[in-house]
Amino acid sequence: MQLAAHPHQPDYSPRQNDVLDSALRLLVDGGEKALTTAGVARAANCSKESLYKWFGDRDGLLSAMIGFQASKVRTFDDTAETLTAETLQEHLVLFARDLLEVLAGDVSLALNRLAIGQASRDGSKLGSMLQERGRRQIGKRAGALLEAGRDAGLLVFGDRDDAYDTLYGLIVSDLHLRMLLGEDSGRMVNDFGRRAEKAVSAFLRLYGSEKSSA
Amino acid sequence: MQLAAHPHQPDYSPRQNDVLDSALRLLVDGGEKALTTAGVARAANCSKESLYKWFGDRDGLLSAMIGFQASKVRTFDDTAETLTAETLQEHLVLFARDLLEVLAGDVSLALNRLAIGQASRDGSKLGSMLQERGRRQIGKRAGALLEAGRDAGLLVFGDRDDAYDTLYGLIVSDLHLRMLLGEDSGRMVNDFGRRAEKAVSAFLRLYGSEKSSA
DNA sequence: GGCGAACCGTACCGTACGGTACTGTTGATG
DNA sequence: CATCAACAGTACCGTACGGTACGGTTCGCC
Repeated sequence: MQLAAHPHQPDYSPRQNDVLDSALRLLVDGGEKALTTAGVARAANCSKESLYKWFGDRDGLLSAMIGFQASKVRTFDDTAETLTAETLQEHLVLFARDLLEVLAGDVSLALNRLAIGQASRDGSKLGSMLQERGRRQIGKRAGALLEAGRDAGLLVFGDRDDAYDTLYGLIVSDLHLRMLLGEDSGRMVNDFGRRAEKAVSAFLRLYGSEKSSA
Repeated sequence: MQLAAHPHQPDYSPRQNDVLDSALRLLVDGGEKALTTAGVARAANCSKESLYKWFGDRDGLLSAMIGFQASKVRTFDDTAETLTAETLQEHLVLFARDLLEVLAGDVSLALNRLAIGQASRDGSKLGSMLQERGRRQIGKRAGALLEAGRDAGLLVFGDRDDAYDTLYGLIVSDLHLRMLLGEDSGRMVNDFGRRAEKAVSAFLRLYGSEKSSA
Protein backbone atom coordinates (compact mmCIF):
# COMPACT_ATOMS: atom_id res chain seq x y z
CA MET A 1 0.00 0.00 0.00
CA GLN A 2 2.22 2.79 -1.21
CA LEU A 3 0.82 6.21 -0.59
CA ALA A 4 3.00 9.04 -1.73
CA ALA A 5 3.02 12.09 0.44
CA HIS A 6 3.11 14.11 -2.73
CA PRO A 7 -0.21 14.74 -4.39
CA HIS A 8 0.98 12.57 -7.25
CA GLN A 9 -1.42 9.66 -7.51
CA PRO A 10 -0.18 6.16 -8.35
CA ASP A 11 -2.22 6.22 -11.56
CA TYR A 12 -3.31 2.72 -12.32
CA SER A 13 -3.73 1.24 -15.75
CA PRO A 14 -7.08 1.51 -17.58
CA ARG A 15 -7.81 -2.13 -16.85
CA GLN A 16 -7.15 -1.57 -13.17
CA ASN A 17 -9.35 1.50 -13.22
CA ASP A 18 -12.15 -0.66 -14.59
CA VAL A 19 -11.61 -3.05 -11.73
CA LEU A 20 -11.75 -0.20 -9.23
CA ASP A 21 -14.96 0.97 -10.83
CA SER A 22 -16.52 -2.44 -10.42
CA ALA A 23 -15.33 -2.57 -6.84
CA LEU A 24 -16.92 0.79 -6.09
CA ARG A 25 -20.20 -0.30 -7.64
CA LEU A 26 -20.08 -3.46 -5.59
CA LEU A 27 -19.44 -1.48 -2.43
CA VAL A 28 -22.29 0.92 -3.16
CA ASP A 29 -24.74 -1.87 -3.87
CA GLY A 30 -23.91 -4.28 -1.12
CA GLY A 31 -22.07 -2.38 1.56
CA GLU A 32 -18.76 -3.18 3.10
CA LYS A 33 -19.71 -6.76 3.83
CA ALA A 34 -20.24 -7.52 0.15
CA LEU A 35 -16.82 -6.21 -0.76
CA THR A 36 -14.93 -9.49 -0.67
CA THR A 37 -11.91 -10.21 -2.79
CA ALA A 38 -13.73 -13.01 -4.54
CA GLY A 39 -16.71 -10.74 -5.14
CA VAL A 40 -14.59 -8.01 -6.66
CA ALA A 41 -12.82 -10.53 -8.86
CA ARG A 42 -16.11 -11.93 -10.07
CA ALA A 43 -17.69 -8.54 -10.66
CA ALA A 44 -14.66 -7.27 -12.55
CA ASN A 45 -13.99 -10.47 -14.50
CA CYS A 46 -10.51 -10.72 -13.19
CA SER A 47 -8.72 -13.22 -11.02
CA LYS A 48 -8.02 -12.86 -7.35
CA GLU A 49 -4.38 -13.40 -8.13
CA SER A 50 -4.34 -10.28 -10.29
CA LEU A 51 -6.04 -8.33 -7.53
CA TYR A 52 -3.28 -9.26 -5.14
CA LYS A 53 -0.60 -8.57 -7.70
CA TRP A 54 -1.97 -5.12 -8.49
CA PHE A 55 -3.04 -3.92 -5.07
CA GLY A 56 -0.99 -6.15 -2.84
CA ASP A 57 -3.56 -6.47 -0.17
CA ARG A 58 -7.21 -5.97 0.66
CA ASP A 59 -6.31 -2.72 2.37
CA GLY A 60 -4.35 -1.74 -0.70
CA LEU A 61 -7.46 -2.27 -2.76
CA LEU A 62 -9.48 -0.06 -0.41
CA SER A 63 -6.87 2.68 -0.58
CA ALA A 64 -6.82 2.45 -4.33
CA MET A 65 -10.60 2.74 -4.44
CA ILE A 66 -10.54 5.91 -2.38
CA GLY A 67 -7.76 7.43 -4.42
CA PHE A 68 -9.49 6.51 -7.63
CA GLN A 69 -12.80 8.01 -6.61
CA ALA A 70 -11.13 11.17 -5.31
CA SER A 71 -9.31 11.59 -8.60
CA LYS A 72 -12.66 11.55 -10.39
CA VAL A 73 -14.39 14.09 -8.17
CA ARG A 74 -11.56 16.60 -8.44
CA THR A 75 -13.24 19.96 -8.21
CA PHE A 76 -12.14 22.88 -10.30
CA ASP A 77 -13.20 26.46 -9.90
CA ASP A 78 -11.10 29.50 -10.78
CA THR A 79 -13.60 32.23 -10.28
CA ALA A 80 -11.85 34.66 -12.53
CA GLU A 81 -14.65 37.19 -12.70
CA THR A 82 -14.80 40.12 -10.31
CA LEU A 83 -17.18 39.57 -7.46
CA THR A 84 -20.19 41.64 -6.59
CA ALA A 85 -22.53 41.05 -3.68
CA GLU A 86 -24.86 39.14 -5.98
CA THR A 87 -22.28 36.97 -7.69
CA LEU A 88 -20.60 36.15 -4.41
CA GLN A 89 -23.89 35.00 -3.01
CA GLU A 90 -24.56 33.01 -6.15
CA HIS A 91 -21.20 31.32 -6.02
CA LEU A 92 -21.63 30.50 -2.36
CA VAL A 93 -25.03 28.96 -2.94
CA LEU A 94 -23.65 26.98 -5.84
CA PHE A 95 -20.82 25.75 -3.68
CA ALA A 96 -23.23 24.78 -0.93
CA ARG A 97 -25.41 22.80 -3.31
CA ASP A 98 -22.42 21.07 -4.84
CA LEU A 99 -21.13 20.19 -1.41
CA LEU A 100 -24.45 18.73 -0.31
CA GLU A 101 -24.77 16.75 -3.49
CA VAL A 102 -21.28 15.35 -3.21
CA LEU A 103 -21.84 14.33 0.39
CA ALA A 104 -25.16 12.70 -0.49
CA GLY A 105 -23.68 10.73 -3.37
CA ASP A 106 -23.86 6.96 -3.20
CA VAL A 107 -20.14 6.46 -3.63
CA SER A 108 -19.22 9.14 -1.15
CA LEU A 109 -21.48 7.69 1.51
CA ALA A 110 -20.23 4.17 0.92
CA LEU A 111 -16.58 5.21 1.07
CA ASN A 112 -17.09 7.26 4.20
CA ARG A 113 -18.81 4.30 5.84
CA LEU A 114 -15.95 2.09 4.81
CA ALA A 115 -13.30 4.44 6.16
CA ILE A 116 -15.18 4.96 9.40
CA GLY A 117 -15.53 1.24 9.84
CA GLN A 118 -11.78 0.81 9.55
CA ALA A 119 -10.89 3.89 11.56
CA SER A 120 -10.52 2.06 14.84
CA ARG A 121 -8.41 -0.66 13.31
CA ASP A 122 -5.80 0.60 10.90
CA GLY A 123 -4.79 3.79 12.62
CA SER A 124 -7.21 5.73 10.43
CA LYS A 125 -5.07 5.68 7.34
CA LEU A 126 -8.09 5.48 5.08
CA GLY A 127 -9.82 8.14 7.15
CA SER A 128 -7.04 10.66 6.80
CA MET A 129 -6.75 9.81 3.14
CA LEU A 130 -10.43 10.46 2.60
CA GLN A 131 -10.13 13.65 4.60
CA GLU A 132 -7.11 14.82 2.64
CA ARG A 133 -8.42 14.03 -0.80
CA GLY A 134 -12.04 14.79 -0.10
CA ARG A 135 -12.77 17.70 2.14
CA ARG A 136 -9.36 19.35 1.75
CA GLN A 137 -9.84 19.44 -1.98
CA ILE A 138 -13.31 20.91 -1.90
CA GLY A 139 -12.19 23.18 0.91
CA LYS A 140 -9.63 24.78 -1.37
CA ARG A 141 -12.42 25.87 -3.67
CA ALA A 142 -14.33 27.41 -0.79
CA GLY A 143 -11.20 29.01 0.59
CA ALA A 144 -10.43 30.68 -2.71
CA LEU A 145 -13.99 31.93 -2.96
CA LEU A 146 -13.89 33.31 0.57
CA GLU A 147 -10.61 35.12 -0.02
CA ALA A 148 -11.90 36.55 -3.26
CA GLY A 149 -14.89 37.82 -1.33
CA ARG A 150 -12.63 39.40 1.25
CA ASP A 151 -10.45 40.98 -1.41
CA ALA A 152 -13.56 42.47 -2.96
CA GLY A 153 -14.50 43.95 0.41
CA LEU A 154 -17.62 41.83 0.64
CA LEU A 155 -16.53 39.54 3.45
CA VAL A 156 -14.85 40.28 6.74
CA PHE A 157 -13.06 37.55 8.63
CA GLY A 158 -9.79 36.97 10.40
CA ASP A 159 -8.97 33.32 9.94
CA ARG A 160 -9.98 31.77 6.67
CA ASP A 161 -10.24 28.27 8.10
CA ASP A 162 -12.52 29.48 10.86
CA ALA A 163 -14.80 31.11 8.34
CA TYR A 164 -14.86 27.98 6.23
CA ASP A 165 -15.59 25.86 9.27
CA THR A 166 -18.57 28.06 10.05
CA LEU A 167 -19.79 27.94 6.47
CA TYR A 168 -19.46 24.17 6.41
CA GLY A 169 -21.39 23.79 9.65
CA LEU A 170 -24.17 26.03 8.46
CA ILE A 171 -24.51 24.11 5.23
CA VAL A 172 -24.18 20.57 6.46
CA SER A 173 -24.95 20.54 10.18
CA ASP A 174 -25.53 16.90 11.06
CA LEU A 175 -27.04 16.03 7.72
CA HIS A 176 -23.98 14.11 6.63
CA LEU A 177 -23.92 11.97 9.72
CA ARG A 178 -27.64 11.28 9.44
CA MET A 179 -27.18 10.08 5.91
CA LEU A 180 -24.24 7.94 6.98
CA LEU A 181 -26.44 6.40 9.64
CA GLY A 182 -28.87 5.34 6.96
CA GLU A 183 -31.46 8.09 6.86
CA ASP A 184 -32.91 8.12 3.39
CA SER A 185 -30.93 10.68 1.47
CA GLY A 186 -33.15 10.63 -1.60
CA ARG A 187 -35.96 12.19 0.36
CA MET A 188 -33.95 15.26 1.33
CA VAL A 189 -32.15 15.87 -1.92
CA ASN A 190 -35.00 18.06 -3.16
CA ASP A 191 -34.44 20.30 -0.19
CA PHE A 192 -30.79 20.99 -0.94
CA GLY A 193 -31.56 24.20 -2.80
CA ARG A 194 -33.43 25.81 0.05
CA ARG A 195 -30.95 24.51 2.58
CA ALA A 196 -28.05 25.99 0.61
CA GLU A 197 -29.73 29.37 0.36
CA LYS A 198 -30.54 29.52 4.04
CA ALA A 199 -27.02 28.54 5.01
CA VAL A 200 -25.43 31.14 2.75
CA SER A 201 -27.85 33.77 3.97
CA ALA A 202 -26.86 33.07 7.56
CA PHE A 203 -23.18 33.01 6.64
CA LEU A 204 -23.44 36.39 4.96
CA ARG A 205 -25.17 37.83 8.00
CA LEU A 206 -22.21 36.64 10.05
CA TYR A 207 -19.32 37.46 7.77
CA GLY A 208 -20.69 39.88 5.21
CA SER A 209 -19.49 43.48 5.24
CA GLU A 210 -22.00 46.31 5.32
CA LYS A 211 -21.12 46.77 1.69
CA SER A 212 -22.50 43.36 0.81
CA SER A 213 -25.90 43.89 2.37
CA ALA A 214 -26.79 46.62 -0.06
CA MET B 1 -34.36 -8.12 18.52
CA GLN B 2 -37.43 -6.58 20.08
CA LEU B 3 -37.49 -2.83 19.97
CA ALA B 4 -40.53 -1.20 21.46
CA ALA B 5 -41.76 1.88 19.71
CA HIS B 6 -42.56 3.25 23.13
CA PRO B 7 -39.72 4.88 24.97
CA HIS B 8 -39.95 2.09 27.51
CA GLN B 9 -36.60 0.32 27.52
CA PRO B 10 -36.41 -3.46 27.88
CA ASP B 11 -34.47 -3.04 31.13
CA TYR B 12 -32.13 -5.94 31.48
CA SER B 13 -31.09 -7.57 34.72
CA PRO B 14 -28.04 -6.28 36.63
CA ARG B 15 -26.02 -9.25 35.48
CA GLN B 16 -26.93 -8.54 31.88
CA ASN B 17 -26.05 -4.89 32.36
CA ASP B 18 -22.62 -5.98 33.52
CA VAL B 19 -22.30 -8.01 30.36
CA LEU B 20 -23.31 -5.04 28.25
CA ASP B 21 -20.74 -2.94 30.06
CA SER B 22 -18.01 -5.43 29.25
CA ALA B 23 -19.16 -5.55 25.66
CA LEU B 24 -19.00 -1.76 25.38
CA ARG B 25 -15.52 -1.71 26.85
CA LEU B 26 -14.47 -4.39 24.42
CA LEU B 27 -15.91 -2.41 21.53
CA VAL B 28 -14.17 0.78 22.61
CA ASP B 29 -10.82 -0.93 23.02
CA GLY B 30 -10.75 -3.11 19.96
CA GLY B 31 -13.27 -1.72 17.52
CA GLU B 32 -16.06 -3.54 15.82
CA LYS B 33 -13.82 -6.36 14.68
CA ALA B 34 -12.93 -7.29 18.25
CA LEU B 35 -16.58 -7.55 19.24
CA THR B 36 -17.05 -11.27 18.69
CA THR B 37 -19.52 -13.33 20.63
CA ALA B 38 -16.72 -15.45 22.07
CA GLY B 39 -14.82 -12.31 23.02
CA VAL B 40 -17.78 -10.81 24.82
CA ALA B 41 -18.40 -14.06 26.63
CA ARG B 42 -14.79 -14.27 27.72
CA ALA B 43 -14.62 -10.61 28.77
CA ALA B 44 -17.85 -10.86 30.74
CA ASN B 45 -17.21 -14.29 32.23
CA CYS B 46 -20.38 -15.69 30.84
CA SER B 47 -21.14 -18.38 28.32
CA LYS B 48 -22.02 -17.85 24.72
CA GLU B 49 -25.19 -19.79 25.31
CA SER B 50 -26.32 -17.22 27.85
CA LEU B 51 -25.57 -14.43 25.42
CA TYR B 52 -27.83 -16.03 22.86
CA LYS B 53 -30.51 -16.73 25.41
CA TRP B 54 -30.51 -13.13 26.66
CA PHE B 55 -30.07 -11.20 23.46
CA GLY B 56 -31.19 -13.74 20.91
CA ASP B 57 -28.74 -12.72 18.28
CA ARG B 58 -25.59 -10.77 17.61
CA ASP B 59 -27.70 -7.91 16.31
CA GLY B 60 -29.79 -8.15 19.44
CA LEU B 61 -26.66 -7.72 21.47
CA LEU B 62 -25.70 -4.63 19.47
CA SER B 63 -29.16 -3.12 19.93
CA ALA B 64 -29.01 -3.83 23.62
CA MET B 65 -25.62 -2.14 23.85
CA ILE B 66 -26.94 1.01 22.19
CA GLY B 67 -30.03 1.08 24.35
CA PHE B 68 -27.99 0.49 27.46
CA GLN B 69 -25.52 3.26 26.71
CA ALA B 70 -28.30 5.68 25.79
CA SER B 71 -30.06 4.95 29.06
CA LYS B 72 -26.90 5.96 30.90
CA VAL B 73 -26.31 9.24 29.08
CA ARG B 74 -29.87 10.44 29.60
CA THR B 75 -29.58 14.21 29.82
CA PHE B 76 -31.66 16.19 32.22
CA ASP B 77 -32.00 19.93 32.35
CA ASP B 78 -35.05 21.80 33.60
CA THR B 79 -33.83 25.34 33.47
CA ALA B 80 -36.32 26.62 35.96
CA GLU B 81 -34.69 29.98 36.54
CA THR B 82 -35.69 33.05 34.54
CA LEU B 83 -33.35 33.80 31.71
CA THR B 84 -31.35 36.94 31.17
CA ALA B 85 -29.03 37.62 28.27
CA GLU B 86 -26.12 36.48 30.37
CA THR B 87 -27.65 33.30 31.73
CA LEU B 88 -28.97 32.32 28.31
CA GLN B 89 -25.52 32.68 26.87
CA GLU B 90 -24.08 30.71 29.74
CA HIS B 91 -26.58 27.91 29.31
CA LEU B 92 -25.96 27.77 25.60
CA VAL B 93 -22.21 27.57 26.06
CA LEU B 94 -22.68 24.87 28.64
CA PHE B 95 -24.91 22.95 26.27
CA ALA B 96 -22.37 23.32 23.49
CA ARG B 97 -19.54 22.03 25.64
CA ASP B 98 -21.62 19.11 26.86
CA LEU B 99 -22.59 18.25 23.31
CA LEU B 100 -18.99 18.30 22.12
CA GLU B 101 -17.86 16.20 25.02
CA VAL B 102 -20.56 13.64 24.48
CA LEU B 103 -19.75 13.38 20.79
CA ALA B 104 -16.05 13.02 21.54
CA GLY B 105 -16.60 10.29 24.10
CA ASP B 106 -15.01 6.92 23.47
CA VAL B 107 -18.24 4.98 23.73
CA SER B 108 -20.19 7.43 21.59
CA LEU B 109 -17.61 7.29 18.83
CA ALA B 110 -17.42 3.51 18.95
CA LEU B 111 -21.20 3.10 18.82
CA ASN B 112 -21.58 5.58 16.00
CA ARG B 113 -18.91 3.73 14.05
CA LEU B 114 -20.71 0.49 14.71
CA ALA B 115 -24.09 1.81 13.60
CA ILE B 116 -22.63 3.42 10.50
CA GLY B 117 -20.91 0.18 9.60
CA GLN B 118 -24.20 -1.67 9.74
CA ALA B 119 -26.24 1.08 8.12
CA SER B 120 -26.00 -0.32 4.62
CA ARG B 121 -26.88 -3.81 5.75
CA ASP B 122 -29.69 -3.95 8.24
CA GLY B 123 -31.85 -1.18 6.91
CA SER B 124 -30.31 1.26 9.37
CA LYS B 125 -32.19 0.00 12.37
CA LEU B 126 -29.27 0.66 14.67
CA GLY B 127 -28.71 4.01 13.01
CA SER B 128 -32.23 5.25 13.62
CA MET B 129 -32.08 3.88 17.14
CA LEU B 130 -28.91 5.81 17.84
CA GLN B 131 -30.44 8.88 16.25
CA GLU B 132 -33.62 8.56 18.26
CA ARG B 133 -32.02 7.89 21.60
CA GLY B 134 -28.99 10.07 21.08
CA ARG B 135 -29.47 13.29 19.24
CA ARG B 136 -33.24 13.45 19.76
CA GLN B 137 -32.73 13.25 23.49
CA ILE B 138 -30.08 15.91 23.68
CA GLY B 139 -32.06 17.95 21.17
CA LYS B 140 -34.95 18.14 23.57
CA ARG B 141 -32.73 19.90 26.08
CA ALA B 142 -31.60 22.40 23.45
CA GLY B 143 -35.15 22.88 22.23
CA ALA B 144 -36.39 23.71 25.70
CA LEU B 145 -33.56 26.14 26.17
CA LEU B 146 -34.26 27.85 22.87
CA GLU B 147 -37.95 28.20 23.60
CA ALA B 148 -37.23 29.59 27.02
CA GLY B 149 -34.98 32.12 25.35
CA ARG B 150 -37.72 33.08 22.94
CA ASP B 151 -40.28 33.36 25.72
CA ALA B 152 -37.91 35.70 27.52
CA GLY B 153 -37.69 37.82 24.39
CA LEU B 154 -33.99 37.08 23.97
CA LEU B 155 -34.21 34.93 20.86
CA VAL B 156 -36.13 35.39 17.65
CA PHE B 157 -36.83 32.44 15.38
CA GLY B 158 -39.69 30.91 13.48
CA ASP B 159 -39.05 27.20 13.44
CA ARG B 160 -37.43 25.74 16.51
CA ASP B 161 -35.94 22.79 14.64
CA ASP B 162 -34.36 25.11 12.12
CA ALA B 163 -32.78 27.15 14.87
CA TYR B 164 -31.50 24.01 16.57
CA ASP B 165 -30.11 22.74 13.29
CA THR B 166 -28.19 25.98 12.89
CA LEU B 167 -26.92 25.87 16.46
CA TYR B 168 -25.81 22.27 16.03
CA GLY B 169 -23.98 23.07 12.80
CA LEU B 170 -22.21 26.03 14.35
CA ILE B 171 -21.08 23.97 17.30
CA VAL B 172 -20.09 20.75 15.63
CA SER B 173 -19.46 21.50 11.95
CA ASP B 174 -17.58 18.48 10.63
CA LEU B 175 -15.77 17.82 13.88
CA HIS B 176 -17.86 14.76 14.63
CA LEU B 177 -17.17 13.19 11.29
CA ARG B 178 -13.46 13.92 11.57
CA MET B 179 -13.35 12.19 14.91
CA LEU B 180 -15.29 9.26 13.50
CA LEU B 181 -12.74 9.03 10.72
CA GLY B 182 -10.03 8.64 13.30
CA GLU B 183 -8.66 12.12 13.82
CA ASP B 184 -7.23 12.24 17.30
CA SER B 185 -9.99 13.59 19.48
CA GLY B 186 -7.83 13.98 22.56
CA ARG B 187 -5.88 16.74 20.89
CA MET B 188 -8.93 18.90 20.28
CA VAL B 189 -10.72 18.36 23.53
CA ASN B 190 -8.86 21.28 25.11
CA ASP B 191 -10.31 23.52 22.45
CA PHE B 192 -13.94 22.68 23.18
CA GLY B 193 -14.39 25.67 25.45
CA ARG B 194 -13.32 28.23 22.90
CA ARG B 195 -15.19 26.44 20.16
CA ALA B 196 -18.39 26.44 22.21
CA GLU B 197 -18.10 30.14 22.94
CA LYS B 198 -17.50 31.05 19.34
CA ALA B 199 -20.42 28.95 18.15
CA VAL B 200 -22.80 30.46 20.70
CA SER B 201 -21.59 33.93 19.88
CA ALA B 202 -22.33 33.39 16.20
CA PHE B 203 -25.68 31.82 17.02
CA LEU B 204 -26.68 34.81 19.12
CA ARG B 205 -25.68 37.17 16.33
CA LEU B 206 -28.04 35.24 14.06
CA TYR B 207 -30.96 34.61 16.38
CA GLY B 208 -30.55 37.01 19.26
CA SER B 209 -32.99 39.86 19.66
CA GLU B 210 -31.72 43.42 20.02
CA LYS B 211 -32.65 43.04 23.65
CA SER B 212 -30.06 40.31 24.13
CA SER B 213 -27.15 42.28 22.70
CA ALA B 214 -27.30 44.82 25.47
C1' DG C 1 6.28 -20.84 -35.49
C1' DG C 2 8.21 -20.46 -30.89
C1' DC C 3 8.55 -18.05 -26.52
C1' DG C 4 7.38 -15.56 -22.48
C1' DA C 5 4.59 -12.40 -19.92
C1' DA C 6 0.17 -11.28 -18.32
C1' DC C 7 -3.89 -12.96 -16.82
C1' DC C 8 -8.44 -15.61 -16.08
C1' DG C 9 -10.75 -19.22 -13.70
C1' DT C 10 -10.73 -22.22 -10.11
C1' DA C 11 -9.37 -25.17 -6.68
C1' DC C 12 -7.32 -25.08 -2.38
C1' DC C 13 -5.75 -23.93 2.57
C1' DG C 14 -5.94 -22.01 7.14
C1' DT C 15 -8.44 -19.49 10.11
C1' DA C 16 -11.96 -17.12 12.44
C1' DC C 17 -16.51 -16.35 13.44
C1' DG C 18 -21.72 -17.11 14.42
C1' DG C 19 -24.47 -20.22 16.39
C1' DT C 20 -25.67 -24.82 18.88
C1' DA C 21 -25.24 -28.69 21.99
C1' DC C 22 -23.52 -30.88 25.92
C1' DT C 23 -21.52 -31.41 30.56
C1' DG C 24 -20.86 -30.03 34.91
C1' DT C 25 -21.70 -26.82 38.94
C1' DT C 26 -24.03 -23.72 41.88
C1' DG C 27 -27.79 -22.31 44.59
C1' DA C 28 -32.43 -21.76 45.77
C1' DT C 29 -36.83 -24.29 47.11
C1' DG C 30 -39.70 -27.92 49.12
C1' DC D 1 -31.60 -34.53 50.83
C1' DA D 2 -33.91 -34.40 46.24
C1' DT D 3 -35.11 -31.46 42.48
C1' DC D 4 -34.92 -28.07 39.31
C1' DA D 5 -33.49 -23.89 36.94
C1' DA D 6 -29.86 -20.98 35.62
C1' DC D 7 -25.51 -20.62 34.08
C1' DA D 8 -20.17 -21.20 33.02
C1' DG D 9 -17.10 -23.54 30.25
C1' DT D 10 -16.05 -25.90 26.29
C1' DA D 11 -16.26 -28.58 22.41
C1' DC D 12 -18.21 -28.68 18.06
C1' DC D 13 -20.25 -27.53 13.25
C1' DG D 14 -20.94 -25.04 9.03
C1' DT D 15 -19.59 -21.41 6.51
C1' DA D 16 -17.27 -17.59 4.66
C1' DC D 17 -13.38 -15.04 3.92
C1' DG D 18 -8.30 -13.63 2.96
C1' DG D 19 -4.62 -15.22 0.65
C1' DT D 20 -1.95 -18.67 -2.43
C1' DA D 21 -1.01 -22.01 -6.07
C1' DC D 22 -1.72 -23.96 -10.46
C1' DG D 23 -3.40 -25.16 -15.15
C1' DG D 24 -4.97 -23.11 -19.31
C1' DT D 25 -5.43 -19.16 -22.60
C1' DT D 26 -4.49 -14.96 -24.96
C1' DC D 27 -1.37 -11.69 -26.97
C1' DG D 28 2.72 -9.32 -28.21
C1' DC D 29 7.50 -9.96 -29.81
C1' DC D 30 11.58 -12.09 -31.90
